[in-house]
Amino acid sequence: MSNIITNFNDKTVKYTQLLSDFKILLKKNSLKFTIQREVILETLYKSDKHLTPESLHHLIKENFPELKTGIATVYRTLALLEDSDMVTSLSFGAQGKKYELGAKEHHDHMICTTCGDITEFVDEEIENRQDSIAHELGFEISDHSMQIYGICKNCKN
Amino acid sequence: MSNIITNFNDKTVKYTQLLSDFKILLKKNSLKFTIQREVILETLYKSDKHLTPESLHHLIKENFPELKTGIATVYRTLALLEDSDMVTSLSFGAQGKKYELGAKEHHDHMICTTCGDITEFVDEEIENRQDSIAHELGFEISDHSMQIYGICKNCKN
DNA sequence: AGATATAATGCAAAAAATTATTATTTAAGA
DNA sequence: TCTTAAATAATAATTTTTTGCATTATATCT
Ligand SMILES: [Mn+2]
Ligand SMILES: [Mn+2]
Ligand SMILES: [Zn+2]
Ligand SMILES: [Zn+2]
Repeated sequence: MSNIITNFNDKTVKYTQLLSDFKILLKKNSLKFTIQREVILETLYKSDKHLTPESLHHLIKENFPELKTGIATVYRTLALLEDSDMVTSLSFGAQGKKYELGAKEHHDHMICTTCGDITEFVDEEIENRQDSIAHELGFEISDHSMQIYGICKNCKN
Repeated sequence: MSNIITNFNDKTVKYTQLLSDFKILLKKNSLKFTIQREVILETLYKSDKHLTPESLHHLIKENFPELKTGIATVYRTLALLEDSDMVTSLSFGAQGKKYELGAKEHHDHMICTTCGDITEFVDEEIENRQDSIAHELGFEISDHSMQIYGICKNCKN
């Protein structure tokens, strides 16, 4: 019997919901809803991957060529989304920061150093233990990030 | 009763031991032992902090001004040390990659988002659970990294 | 110790990544 | 539709990291 939950691919949040949250957030801060911002959110959602600002920008240029989105806008929007906790950034291995929509449930990452494949998972036992540790050290947790590196099932063969 | 171990400040490995390991490693790979490499290792050891290539370079220029160590050498040596598993890199928050000597025992990090203070810890329960998870998913662990973010005891007051 | 081979270094240039500037466009609200 | 304030693209400027190369230093061999 296991506590592990994997498969976060089936999206737990509908895009329309996400979009509406985004709009509310923008309004609350007197910010404007733009096509660029929508496209960035949508691309993050559809791709369902861990993207660098660069790779996200590429995807957008590919899928929305008529909209000449600048890289600076991607950076600015990612920063905005991260500040508002709609996306999370993490960095594994050599490459730089990667972003993913934080709309799915919290999860940690298991990364294959051979093929680069990423398995997302959550384990209740670890989550609980983290809380206990923080409590014992008088620390008030806001967040955490955990990555396990190694060789995946496939690559072992 | 707690499983948590903190205080990794009392160095578990003597510098002379570390240095000798380094020399053996270099010889094994037909690489040369240089003053720059020694100074980089020594500075990492003495500082006992999480340093960016930039801050490490600054420390070295301060403490060994006669040796005009170039930043490129710092980058190259950090890469070498990381490849050989003598240092570990991790990246929290906004700033870039930070390096620390991996000679001390493995540990994870609890980072105060207010004052930036870092508490290092290890929890056996979590370590074990990570192994179980990997096993269940057919994954062969080589390493892991875990950071807990929040507000520390001091900053709560 | 001196000669030889080869790796490492510093410096400068190049490349990559990120941030700031600004004129122009666009969204939101009246 | 008109007004105004924010966002954008484009570009420049910074910052960070990597690379090329001429010179220096290290290890090994006589
Ligand atoms: Mn993920
Ligand atoms: Mn540490
Ligand atoms: Zn794999
Ligand atoms: Zn603090």
